[in-house]
Amino acid sequence: MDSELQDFYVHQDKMYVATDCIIFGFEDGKIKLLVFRRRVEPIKGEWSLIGSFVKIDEDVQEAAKRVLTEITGLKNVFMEELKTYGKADRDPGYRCISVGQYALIRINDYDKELVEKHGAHWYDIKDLPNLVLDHNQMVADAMERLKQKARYQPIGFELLPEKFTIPQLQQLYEAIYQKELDDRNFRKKVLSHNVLIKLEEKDKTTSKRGAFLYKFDHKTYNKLLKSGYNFEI
Amino acid sequence: MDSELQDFYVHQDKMYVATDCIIFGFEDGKIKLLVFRRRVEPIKGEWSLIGSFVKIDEDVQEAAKRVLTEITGLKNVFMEELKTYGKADRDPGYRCISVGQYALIRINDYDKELVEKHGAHWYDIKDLPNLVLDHNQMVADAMERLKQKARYQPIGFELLPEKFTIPQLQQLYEAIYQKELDDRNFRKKVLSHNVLIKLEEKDKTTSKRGAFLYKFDHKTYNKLLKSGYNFEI
DNA sequence: GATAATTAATGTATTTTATACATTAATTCT
DNA sequence: AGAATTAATGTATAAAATACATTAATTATC
Repeated sequence: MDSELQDFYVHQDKMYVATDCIIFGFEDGKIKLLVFRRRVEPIKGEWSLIGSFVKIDEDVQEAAKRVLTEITGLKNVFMEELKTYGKADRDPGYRCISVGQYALIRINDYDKELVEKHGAHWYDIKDLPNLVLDHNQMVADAMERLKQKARYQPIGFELLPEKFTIPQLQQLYEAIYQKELDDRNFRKKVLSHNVLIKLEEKDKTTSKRGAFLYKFDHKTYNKLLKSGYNFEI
Repeated sequence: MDSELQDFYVHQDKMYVATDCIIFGFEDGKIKLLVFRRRVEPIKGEWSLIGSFVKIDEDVQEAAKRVLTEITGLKNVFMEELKTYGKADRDPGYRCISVGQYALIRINDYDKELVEKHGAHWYDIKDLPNLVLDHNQMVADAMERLKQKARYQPIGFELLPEKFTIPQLQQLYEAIYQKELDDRNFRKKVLSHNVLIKLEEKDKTTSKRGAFLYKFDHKTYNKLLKSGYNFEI
């Protein structure tokens, strides 16, 4: 019996705490999810979210950050707790609760080598494979959260490059809401918040004319927040 | 050394999972919180949220329900996960993460004897004592959640009796938002959703004229939900 | 039994925001 | 030079939010 299979039988009476990361990206107008081949028995080798047990002297949040950095090489990524998955029978191997945390990353920022080394793959959110345990549920919950949260907080920008065009931003929101938006009204609404800085440069990768690039203005946004303003897209 | 103090030293290397309940009520126009005298060492006897370790074969959610029922005698109470408190040093006694769950109860429904037996007390949310560990933070987080959530989902009704008047409902929302609302506009908005059933009866406890009682119409609300409608107050 | 006092209920005008929709602008490719 | 393509702008209409004043029903008091 190998040591992992041994664990499988030994630890039925011990409580474990794990964390799993629901890692979202945005590419080609589509929301994508980073998935991995599961590294431990049982069901080793199946598609899975990336996760880890929380160490005895480690904050749960730290554990999630650790995992994310190990895999992507990125630090300072937007990450937020989703919810805790605490069904007694959710994992056939251990009594293990898992704190789901979703992350939003700029898809081209991460260290591709690191990711490939871990047998990772970016799946279109609309075309996911079966994931182990309750991981498909976690993804569904995270997607729902993203949908709700993106409307009232400017977290969508975490999925775009630092510099982006209005049509790109619109594409992103269309992907999140799964709904087409009117381009004239979208632009009007987005710009009305005065939290975008228009740059001199244009992006010409998607059109002959080119579209002006913008940056999100964190400074102004934070100021506005303090004076009781409400972001909404 | 008594057995609880012994536990205190023995279990430093074991991971525990607990759940704590943030129990809200509404009375006299005020949001109130149900707090207890802590039952275990260390800091036994201090004001605390009510909680419990999650048993090895018990769902986390079940554990929270169990606690709530033990204390209040109530079942089928609105309860929702808030977030997980997972700092490694949050509890000096154990390595223990706690899943915070907030509950909304009709303050007169619960079994008063049960509550008194447990040394409980309803505190005005604006006038809380110091609670053990990170429990004040849990309450602050739960209050913030309630504030956010009540706006877009009709959870406020969970804090009112089955039958309530519009002025009562307004008082509740004023307490949640911590802000005065215009009575004419409030009434208009609330009734515009068509999810309140006007009864024949009046409540005369607060005025000579009396105010008509209403019930929340769950059936209609659920129908509307399915057809993509958005509740907002 | 008229009047004062008190809270409930209703209505309207104004401002703001959301929606629906068509044209012009800049650039590259042929 | 003109066709093709995506970006950018504007306007009219509908809907929703806000601000604000009066009337209605009832009980308590003189």
